[in-house]
Amino acid sequence: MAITIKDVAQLANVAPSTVSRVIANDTRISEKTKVRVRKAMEKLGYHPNLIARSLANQSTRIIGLVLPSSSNGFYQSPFFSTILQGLSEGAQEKHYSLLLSTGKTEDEIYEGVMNMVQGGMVDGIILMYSRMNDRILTYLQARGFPFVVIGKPYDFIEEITYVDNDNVLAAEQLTDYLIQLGHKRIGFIGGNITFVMTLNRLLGYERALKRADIVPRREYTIHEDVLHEGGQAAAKKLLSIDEPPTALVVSDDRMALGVMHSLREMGVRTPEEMSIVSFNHVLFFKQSLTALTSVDINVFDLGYQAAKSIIQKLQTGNTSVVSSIPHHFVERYSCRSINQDEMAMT
Amino acid sequence: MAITIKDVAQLANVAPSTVSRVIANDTRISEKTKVRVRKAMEKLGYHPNLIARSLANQSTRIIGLVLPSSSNGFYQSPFFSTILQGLSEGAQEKHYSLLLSTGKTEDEIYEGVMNMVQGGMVDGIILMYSRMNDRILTYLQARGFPFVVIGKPYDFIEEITYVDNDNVLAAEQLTDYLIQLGHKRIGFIGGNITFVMTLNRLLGYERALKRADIVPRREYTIHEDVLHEGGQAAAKKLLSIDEPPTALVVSDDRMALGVMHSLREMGVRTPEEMSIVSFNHVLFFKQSLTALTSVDINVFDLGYQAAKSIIQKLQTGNTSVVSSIPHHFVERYSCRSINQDEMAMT
DNA sequence: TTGAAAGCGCTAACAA
DNA sequence: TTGTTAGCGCTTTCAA
Repeated sequence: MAITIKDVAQLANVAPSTVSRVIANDTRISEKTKVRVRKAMEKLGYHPNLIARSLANQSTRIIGLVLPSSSNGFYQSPFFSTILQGLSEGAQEKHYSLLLSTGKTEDEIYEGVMNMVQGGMVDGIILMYSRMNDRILTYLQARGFPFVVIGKPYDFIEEITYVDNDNVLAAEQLTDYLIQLGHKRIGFIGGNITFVMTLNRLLGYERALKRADIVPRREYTIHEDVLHEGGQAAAKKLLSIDEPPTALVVSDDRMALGVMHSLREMGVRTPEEMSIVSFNHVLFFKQSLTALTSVDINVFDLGYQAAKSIIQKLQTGNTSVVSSIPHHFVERYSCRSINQDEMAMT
Repeated sequence: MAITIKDVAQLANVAPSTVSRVIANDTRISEKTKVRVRKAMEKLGYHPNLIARSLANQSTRIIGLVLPSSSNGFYQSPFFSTILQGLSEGAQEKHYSLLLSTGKTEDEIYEGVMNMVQGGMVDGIILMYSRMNDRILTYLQARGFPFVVIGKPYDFIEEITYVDNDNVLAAEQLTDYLIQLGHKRIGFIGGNITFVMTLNRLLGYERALKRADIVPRREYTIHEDVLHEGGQAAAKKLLSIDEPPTALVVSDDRMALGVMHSLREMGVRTPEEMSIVSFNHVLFFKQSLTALTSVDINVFDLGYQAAKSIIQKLQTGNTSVVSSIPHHFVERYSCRSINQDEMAMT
């Protein structure tokens, strides 16, 4: 058996409660005793049992992380790992730990979250995605359990703490940029439409078109898995249309990579024959000639802030604090102006 | 306060211990009481408190995951997320949870692992990397704490349970393939040399050269961060050599992407002017024309098996069970034969 | 400034 | 087949 508080107490000739107070650095304990107790801890190599402490405190200092079901390709996305890195750093700074939800299907995940929450394993939850009509979110909210969403909630926006970029605005800016370059036939390639992120980017895209008096075409909007394969499939579909787009807004950089590969295979050059803008997560190197003109959404900060938010909520009992992570437009080499061509034709 | 075992006991008119036995589905409890107790649980919405259970059982059913410090680019790698997915599935199947280590620096991580282990938070540990002289591994081994390594251990190979591919053989096969195509000037681009994975691939590469009586050149071997940027830097270095390689073995697909980008920018075509082989993790789509000839190392299985191994170890107290994950060679379009050219020259 | 004792919610040995 | 009770290792109230 491991060393317990009792062993330390015995060696230091004090009561267990005194040892506990020394650990908590209670001001009422004399320096002299503290030193003696600390020496004893040192000598025995004592480490507090976190489980026992959690039971007594009714708090674990653990945050549960909920990922979407693995079927969406979200796992594979570098987006995911970077958020995780942010979460990890944010948690570490406040001495919190992270417990991962496991499970492939939605049911398994839901079950797992219930266990974490009702089993008292976690003090709070971070939902690493936001989608329409999510059972888990509904469950957490109904229980009044502390949680934070990464991404804008679909419902109850007023009541939920979340961390997000302004994806509508970002998509609008990217689309505007293409319009400025003279493009009129602009396609949109996004992930699963049940994700609010996809919805918002689509919305921004449509807004920009509307403002420029461009009628959105149904066949220019494609939703696929957020994967290389999804991007490839989307590109093929778009090019098989009678009058294919001359520019594309792609909602994920993994997909964008797939799009570019597909285009190359079909002999369509970028940017000469197809302009592409994307949301810069992490995949593309910024100094590369093949770099995409994109919006940098600071993925790391998304995770970092989410961790900070849930911890603040737990420690201060704060009501919804919404963090908006800024984005910025990064112009690179994946687009070209077609104004001249249009004029040449007239 | 949440519903406890006592509330259930009261409602069902039994002792708490009986409820506990019903939960464990103890055969000694009559069906009649079981039904009554289950009804009471149902009615109250009872969920066992996992912390209390862990304290009583001296076991948490949680596995600690140790990632390398974030500085190595490992986090960003799709390799990482795919392993995680495998771990998640393996754990889920046996109803285990996963606790992430946090921390940027090696010291922080070490500290965190000590807390997990000595704090009794985890029943076992999975090291998601293997490198030379790793403090954490040494610590775990010294304590006799159950752990499994993903990757071949540097020391104590006989005593440690690990899950790995045969990276030496895989690298050898890739290099052989290039040699068969007539290449003699073959470069190697790998990640940090303190990772055993890098070491082994380098070893395989050198073995193949030796067997073909090709003297390895020092300047043909480059180690950079396992990142897009690392690949770019490596490609630039190799091309600035007087007599640059005609083929490259790249140890990571993220790097390979960087290499290809750099080559394109420098006007070097693939495969016409440079053949490339790589280790296919997950990034490259297999059906693409730009797909790399590579070795598929089944990254998902690496994680899945690691989870299975540690759980088996915990449940059966098994001594080292080593799992070797098979790899297979996948020929694509990133290499060309230079035999003809050689002959034309004579 | 310190100690004694109860309690966090569960499991398991021992009794009945 | 079920109940009683002690105990997992810690925190915290109450008392001294």
